[in-house]
Amino acid sequence: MQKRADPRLLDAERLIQERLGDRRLDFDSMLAVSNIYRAATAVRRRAEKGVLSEFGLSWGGFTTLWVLWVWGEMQTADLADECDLSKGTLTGVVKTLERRGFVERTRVESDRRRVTVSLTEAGLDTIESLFPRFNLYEGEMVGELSTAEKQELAELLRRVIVTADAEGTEGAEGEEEKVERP
Amino acid sequence: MQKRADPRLLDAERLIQERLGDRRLDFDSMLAVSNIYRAATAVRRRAEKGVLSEFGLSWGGFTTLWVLWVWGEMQTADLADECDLSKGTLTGVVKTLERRGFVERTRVESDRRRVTVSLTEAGLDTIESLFPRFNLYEGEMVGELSTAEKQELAELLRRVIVTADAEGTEGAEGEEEKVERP
DNA sequence: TAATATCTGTTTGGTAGCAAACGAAATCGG
DNA sequence: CCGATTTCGTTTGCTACCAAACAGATATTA
Repeated sequence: MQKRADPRLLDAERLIQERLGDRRLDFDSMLAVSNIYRAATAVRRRAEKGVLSEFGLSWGGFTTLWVLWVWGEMQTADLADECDLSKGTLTGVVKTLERRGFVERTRVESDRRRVTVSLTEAGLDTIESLFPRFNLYEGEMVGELSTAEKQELAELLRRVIVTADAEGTEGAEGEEEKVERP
Repeated sequence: MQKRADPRLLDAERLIQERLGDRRLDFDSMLAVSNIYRAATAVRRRAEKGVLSEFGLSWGGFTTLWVLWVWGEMQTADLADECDLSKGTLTGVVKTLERRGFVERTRVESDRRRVTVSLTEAGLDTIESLFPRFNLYEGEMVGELSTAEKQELAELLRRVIVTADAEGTEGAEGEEEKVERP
């Protein structure tokens, strides 16, 4: 149903094709990928300007709080993993959350290299009153989609995530399990 | 077809529901939104570590180069708009691209507040050899999807983008054209 | 034309994000 | 035990990103 009906896109497609000369252009893939990125930016921006700003939280800060709420006290490395952040970035995010009084760090006695992060009372109160509102906001963001479409969208994206997260640079079969390459 | 088959997700859903008590959880929306974000992160990371790193470009830098290539010399404000960046951010991105020798700034004589940005020879060479490779990479990212699925994904995301970009905080009809609110 | 308002890009101050270097702590090999 | 290696989290240096304050140029209007 009227895919590519936007004349702006047709314009762009024609212009790109001109620039490319006779090289092939995979327009469908281009549009899919760029829309993933634009949607993420729009959704994040809207969240940070709306719900999250009232609590002084960024997207990453919220995610971290949420993970701690759902899974409980965690070690830094696991937390970084669960939040999909590098450990260096996580140190910064936790530092900010700590300054705001939402979380606290505890050095592990049995292995003093390790540090665990947990919610403070204030952090718990915050996420408990914030999450329901955040979930409502999520509902608004995909409010134009039916339930089936939401599930379809999530599933299509899941397949993209799996591909993008795969280790290999060109991944022939795509089932290499973290093989080290010299 | 086996939606929510991931036991990890069922676990999470149960845990969240426990934390929420008897408040309602819109799991479908949550999953859709969080997958949008995770897919964007994965896709961006993969691009920056792969194709883009060879050219010393970030995602934003690439986008800017691409826009200039397709649409030609542009004024800063329009460029920021087209790249979906704030004007302040664009200043920084252009500064980096300038340092790398990809673009150049020109002050407009007829209105000396304005500045236009255009590709240098090196910038043109770069985007011309980079884009085909980037487009291949885009194809890989959505390589598990059929053409119809790519179009379906793009269309679903387009609807999310429209919703998230809408001005109003709760936007009754959602057709307000940038109305100023006091 | 002179005061004022508006528009343009830049700067500033803050957070986020990554990779790589780092230092402290634990573990392993002899 | 003791030196070497590995495993932690943090720090560092860089880029990106935003909002808000800013300064210079242009428009407006009295």
